[in-house]
Amino acid sequence: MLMQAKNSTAKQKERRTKSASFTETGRRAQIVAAAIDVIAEVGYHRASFAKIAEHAGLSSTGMISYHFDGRDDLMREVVTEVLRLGDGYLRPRIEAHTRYADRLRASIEGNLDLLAEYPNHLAAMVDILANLRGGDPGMVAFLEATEANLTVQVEQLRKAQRTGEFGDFDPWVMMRAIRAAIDDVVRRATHDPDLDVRAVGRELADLFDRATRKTP
Amino acid sequence: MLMQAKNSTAKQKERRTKSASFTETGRRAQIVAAAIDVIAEVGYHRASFAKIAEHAGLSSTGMISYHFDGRDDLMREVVTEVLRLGDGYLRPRIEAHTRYADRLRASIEGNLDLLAEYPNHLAAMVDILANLRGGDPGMVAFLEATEANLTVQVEQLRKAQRTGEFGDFDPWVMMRAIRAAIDDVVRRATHDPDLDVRAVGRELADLFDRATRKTP
Amino acid sequence: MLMQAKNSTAKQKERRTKSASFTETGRRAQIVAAAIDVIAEVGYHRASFAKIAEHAGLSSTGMISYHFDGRDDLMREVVTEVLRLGDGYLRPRIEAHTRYADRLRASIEGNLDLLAEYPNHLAAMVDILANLRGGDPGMVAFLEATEANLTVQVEQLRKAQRTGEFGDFDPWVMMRAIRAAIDDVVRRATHDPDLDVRAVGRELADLFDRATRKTP
Amino acid sequence: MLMQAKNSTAKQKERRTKSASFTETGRRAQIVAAAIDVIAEVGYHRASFAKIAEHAGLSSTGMISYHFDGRDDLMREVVTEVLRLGDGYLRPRIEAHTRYADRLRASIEGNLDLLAEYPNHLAAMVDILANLRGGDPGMVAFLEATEANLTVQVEQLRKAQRTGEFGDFDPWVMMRAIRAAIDDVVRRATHDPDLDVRAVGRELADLFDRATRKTP
DNA sequence: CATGAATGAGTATTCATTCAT
DNA sequence: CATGAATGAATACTCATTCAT
Repeated sequence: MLMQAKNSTAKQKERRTKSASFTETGRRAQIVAAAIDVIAEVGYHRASFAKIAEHAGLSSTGMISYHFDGRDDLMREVVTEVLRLGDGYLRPRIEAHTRYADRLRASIEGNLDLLAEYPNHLAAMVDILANLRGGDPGMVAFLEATEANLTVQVEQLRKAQRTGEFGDFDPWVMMRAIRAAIDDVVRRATHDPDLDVRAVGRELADLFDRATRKTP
Repeated sequence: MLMQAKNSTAKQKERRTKSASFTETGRRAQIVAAAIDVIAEVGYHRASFAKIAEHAGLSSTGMISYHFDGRDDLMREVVTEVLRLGDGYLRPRIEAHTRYADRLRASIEGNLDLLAEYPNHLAAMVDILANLRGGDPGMVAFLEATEANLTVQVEQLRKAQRTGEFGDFDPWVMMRAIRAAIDDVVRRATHDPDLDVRAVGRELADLFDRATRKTP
Repeated sequence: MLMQAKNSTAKQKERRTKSASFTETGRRAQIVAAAIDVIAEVGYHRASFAKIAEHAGLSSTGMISYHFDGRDDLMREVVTEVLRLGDGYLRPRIEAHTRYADRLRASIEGNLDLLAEYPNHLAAMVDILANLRGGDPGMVAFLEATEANLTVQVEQLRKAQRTGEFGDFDPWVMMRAIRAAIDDVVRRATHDPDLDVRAVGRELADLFDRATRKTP
Repeated sequence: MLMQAKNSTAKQKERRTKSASFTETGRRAQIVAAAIDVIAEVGYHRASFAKIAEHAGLSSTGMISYHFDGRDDLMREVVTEVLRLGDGYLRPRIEAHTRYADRLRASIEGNLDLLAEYPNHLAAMVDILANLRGGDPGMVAFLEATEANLTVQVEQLRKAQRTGEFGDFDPWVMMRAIRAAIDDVVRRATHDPDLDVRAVGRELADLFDRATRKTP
């Protein structure tokens, strides 16, 4: 998912109507957590306020509408929360390495380790982002922010190519292939609890190591 | 999407309530075509009968219910139609080659050539299959059929490994990575008409060529 | 149901748009027969043209609309058909007796014998008549005709009272109680195939024999 | 309808999704009341949520869905309400007598007195129960509960036979005949406001008194 | 903050009927 | 006669949102 997280979500915060604090208030966080579980279980579109409220132990959906400025706002918060979680998890693991090949491996394996520990979080985010359409402008801006995040990682690949550590390939295509492969595992893990995601992570890391290496 | 199409769609045919002919009758085909366009545009869940009927020039959603045994039946037909299209398009291009590396390249590039020619078709199918949950048993069976299709392609990879043409890797992980990369392009192409999918196809073919090659 | 059938259905015939013959044409009779079965199985309101057409081996509901002037017309025909059947079955059995008590017993037991032989016919008629509301004027007239039929039987009771064979009671209340008891068995027989309707018939005949007898 | 009401409705309560209070909340009770009127007027199957909502002064059918867990739940509540009403009305009147013949008379006349006071209530219940088919399991269980209620009354007849107060007859057939006669009056009263139901009640009580008496 | 009732648009589906072929 | 497509109204139900309490 992420090679290196950035503070690219800052812009979204401004759209929030209530609660500008960095750490979520109790109720908001509780609702976000419930939303993550419900989305992971039934999918983005079937995750109604009614189901989320029930999962959160709330007796009315009105509470969600009170705390969030609509469904999009809640979904944005879910993604933000997962990005925050992922950033904290991945950044130190990636920055522990200097060579780009090692950083790439740390990124891929780290994502799948994260999946093993928080399966619902990643599943929810992937499902939300996959189902976004250019309806609400706030969500479009959000999608662009996610895209910007990817740009940073592409730049890492480009640097590795310039240093000669990586071979010749289109870094954008490579980056999206990596991301797509990881997200695919996220999706499958939701329905198949027996999937050994860490093993798949190592295998994918090997795969993309060969694909990025300079060919002699 | 497909390395080698199979007759795995035969079982679905029997579940159709009306129209046993192989080639669709006029109205059914028209509705399926409209559904493909609408799904590609607004996504699986937002593709209501109302929108599809309007796109097809029908005066009422009842017409769709008349021709199809519910939403699932229509969606099944959409996927079946796309699989039929893809099979006819890809099979000769793949079978024109004997070496596995060439077949793999033909498969990847062929899928993206197909995408270039029928962007909505692949987008619709990918969106449908991505949003399936274990609700209707008929759709689950369908998903299993798609899975079986993948198994065939995995077997191809395994054969190539046995002949020594391909290196050592987990063929399932490799196959899903390939599929995920292709599907990701399908998704992006829907929203970004400027994307040069054929070029991405060549780039992905190169990428997975390196990833599958026997390392010296 | 019937103590003595009359030609009180003549008026209805005139409302029929097509086919004035006494014995139904093939197609009409076939549809009526199918309607009887379907109504007996799923009930008056759930007996849609689609189900009736399917049961009749017809490929389209349009055929029913062609042969009948709407749903009410079909239902009227169903009742007429059952009344015709019942009349032929009961009249000789009743007229074989001269004493009113014997005629009453023959009527009650005859109705339930008829039920044993044609369970669907009586079930369909009872369900139709029970669900009639004063919407269509043609059906109201029909209901009045059925009421007139009952009047004839009430008159029989009155005669028996005048001759001193029967005791003192309100003949209308008695007649409706008899009819209600019989119809109740008809309804139960539909769902409970193990019900011994002939035995119930004898029991009911005894019951109403006691209820009508002159008390000493 | 009822010779002796029982607490057989307790099981149904648990199936209610909302409102666990014994006395209905305002809106629920209002909707139930509207449903009773509409069902009495147009019949069970034609009593759509739209008509009920309009009768209740609600702006949308969604309000009904909000308060009741589907059509079956509403119908169950209607029957429960009528049973509650009937129980309170009949029980003291029946228990005021000790001899079985008097209890039977009180039951029959009480039912028709109740009908005179609440014509719509009984009409609605009779129509609902008559149109039930084995669709929803919750309704089937309900029907069985009603059946159990009848069993209690049959047992009363049996006791009266053992004491020698009543003659020899099949108590089940007798009980169903009584019920059928009462329900028939309920049905007729809906369409014929001039019917003197109390007078019919006395007449029916006489009728079944003769039918149950020990013949000398 | 929290509740729960209310709203109104939106969902797929079924239905009897009509009509061109 | 018969077909099968088409229509348009009607069905119960879900949803996110609002608002008075």
